[in-house]
Amino acid sequence: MANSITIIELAAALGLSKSTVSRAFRGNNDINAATKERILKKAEELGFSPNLYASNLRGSKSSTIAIIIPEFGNKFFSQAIKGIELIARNNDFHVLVYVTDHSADKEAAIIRTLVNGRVDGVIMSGSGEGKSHQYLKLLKKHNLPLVFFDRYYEDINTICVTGNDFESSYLATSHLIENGCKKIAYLAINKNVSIGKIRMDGYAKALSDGGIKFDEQLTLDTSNDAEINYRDIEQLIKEQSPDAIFASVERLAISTLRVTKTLGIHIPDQIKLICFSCLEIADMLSPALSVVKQPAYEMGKKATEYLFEIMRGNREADIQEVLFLESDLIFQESSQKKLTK
Amino acid sequence: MANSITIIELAAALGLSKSTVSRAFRGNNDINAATKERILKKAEELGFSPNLYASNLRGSKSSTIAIIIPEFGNKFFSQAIKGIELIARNNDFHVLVYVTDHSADKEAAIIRTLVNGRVDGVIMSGSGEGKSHQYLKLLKKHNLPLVFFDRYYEDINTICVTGNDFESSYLATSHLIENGCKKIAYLAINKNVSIGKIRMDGYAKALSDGGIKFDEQLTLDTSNDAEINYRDIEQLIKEQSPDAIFASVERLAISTLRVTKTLGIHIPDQIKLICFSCLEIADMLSPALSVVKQPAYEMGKKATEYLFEIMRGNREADIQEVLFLESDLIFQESSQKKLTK
DNA sequence: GTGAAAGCGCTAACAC
DNA sequence: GTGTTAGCGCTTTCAC
Repeated sequence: MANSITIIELAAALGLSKSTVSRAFRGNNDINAATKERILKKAEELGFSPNLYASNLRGSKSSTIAIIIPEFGNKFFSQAIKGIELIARNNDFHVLVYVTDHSADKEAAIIRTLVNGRVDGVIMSGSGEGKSHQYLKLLKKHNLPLVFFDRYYEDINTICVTGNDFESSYLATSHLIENGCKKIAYLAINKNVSIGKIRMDGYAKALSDGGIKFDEQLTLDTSNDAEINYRDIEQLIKEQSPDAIFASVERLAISTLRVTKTLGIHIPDQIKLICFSCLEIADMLSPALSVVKQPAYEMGKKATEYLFEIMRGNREADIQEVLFLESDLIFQESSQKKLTK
Repeated sequence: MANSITIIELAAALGLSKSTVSRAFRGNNDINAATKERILKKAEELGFSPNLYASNLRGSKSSTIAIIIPEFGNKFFSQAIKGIELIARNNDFHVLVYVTDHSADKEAAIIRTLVNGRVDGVIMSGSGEGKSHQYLKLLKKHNLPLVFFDRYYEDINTICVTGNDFESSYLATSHLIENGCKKIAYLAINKNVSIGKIRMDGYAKALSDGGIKFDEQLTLDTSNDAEINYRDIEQLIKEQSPDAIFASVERLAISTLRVTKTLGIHIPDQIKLICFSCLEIADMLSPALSVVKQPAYEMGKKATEYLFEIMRGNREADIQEVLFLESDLIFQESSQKKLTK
């Protein structure tokens, strides 16, 4: 580590006691302004700053939170982190970032490194949905508050900030139906877990309300891997000939665009497409992509604000509470009948 | 912080001394295997893990590095962070993330919070190019190694991993010339600083070699703000009528696309366009966008590997050394003459 | 192989 | 307003 000088050396250089020097670095005003000035000046000169670990050991606080996310792949997570970092910085907190690559095991391993005082709270988008989450008990055991955003675990009692996905999916699917689609495929990374499931529920409800029978064959449960999902989507299109595709995550829509391009299938004439995405340039794609756009930045900010409320004792932890932020539905070329007949 | 139990309580619960318990958590094998087993089991049961701040205070190490970047806006930085996080995790290090919003003052403030032992090293893409960087002396004073990626400061002696921007710019500009362009505009956020400058130098050299006179009027120095750069680009196009635009950062190319769309200017027929960008779906834009694609992920990994080498004492710090990673030039529709005449 | 004890650098009573 | 002192929880000699 740094070859820093200690508070004792600084005190000696000034002919003061270390407590006086210490006071110069705390907020309290139980110190002569001139002395403080003198101390800070000398500190600057000698390159002294109070050792963080000694301070934290005394004070039992870290002023640090952790973000744990499954991946860094898309705009959604980078926007969310941006929001989290902003709120943290406004509160003079530091932000540790961890990526699990969608592995619940890695998530558990990361959690274990956090409960030794490293952080005062955790913001997470879950990677191991559908699995056991015993390891999260560890956080509770250490009184560390947890706030979920986007992807949460239903068996964990805490706050979650997410999108109004059921409604958005319902509306997106209804929109496809209104545009004449009858065989609407649903693509998910994992349709048994929170976002995959809720989004499918909205889709299913819209079908039902639109008088269309839900067909398991038209739903695809694929992987995060681009090659695999490309193959899966290609197969689905060839075998089922859907007239529309609703992708629950951006990556699957991109793969769909690539597949249709290769197969020479025209969007939206032959297949209409809509997806969840935070892409800023959806309107500049060819075709312009219809999207359900989640407020990722807002979501990150809101989740972090809640975390701070809990850490300050102004809000109950341990209560299962889901806050829904509204997504924007942006209908563009990819999902609509040609306006010019 | 966490209401954890201490090593003393754990020792008491086991009828052992705290030194023995401590040993169970260190790597050394100066402890009976059975005792160790018993201790770890009890620790698990009671939810004990050694207090990080006490350990670090004794050991003078943080196992943490910091990333400081100007923004989170584009794929480049999220890819780079992904690479950094990966290497850090492989080395059992933690990663703190800081965003400066392109403010050198914020950068300085962040640096000041890092020199108290919080981190063992820093990876940074500079925000305050062209300004004074005295505050970075602080890192040196505390023996904290620094590695730059992408945007570096020429007055600071340390390693930097960046793209071969001069060559890429030269080639991109030459490509425009080969496609018949004579009035090629250059767009930058700040043309007086490392990336803005080097990329412009490559552009200027290509013009010169192509027998085209460099025209200051055709270079634009605009802002990070989308609205402002939209206006600036619109003005440039209207006043100068360039037949090609070379954007040194992705955002300016996106704005250019929006401006030309609004003005009804066809790309590539009326204006050809190429830019630096890490967009994965550049080929799906309309028109498919020609790009200089930097190896962002690789850059993050490489920079972090260097940082670890320095931290381990296997590499000299304090040496101005720039490692260039090769970018891909991907020429697509936006920059080329129609192949079908 | 285990225990006793010193001390990492700092903060916060408590005295003066 | 400043100094003295105890101790945060842990690691690591040094004995035994």
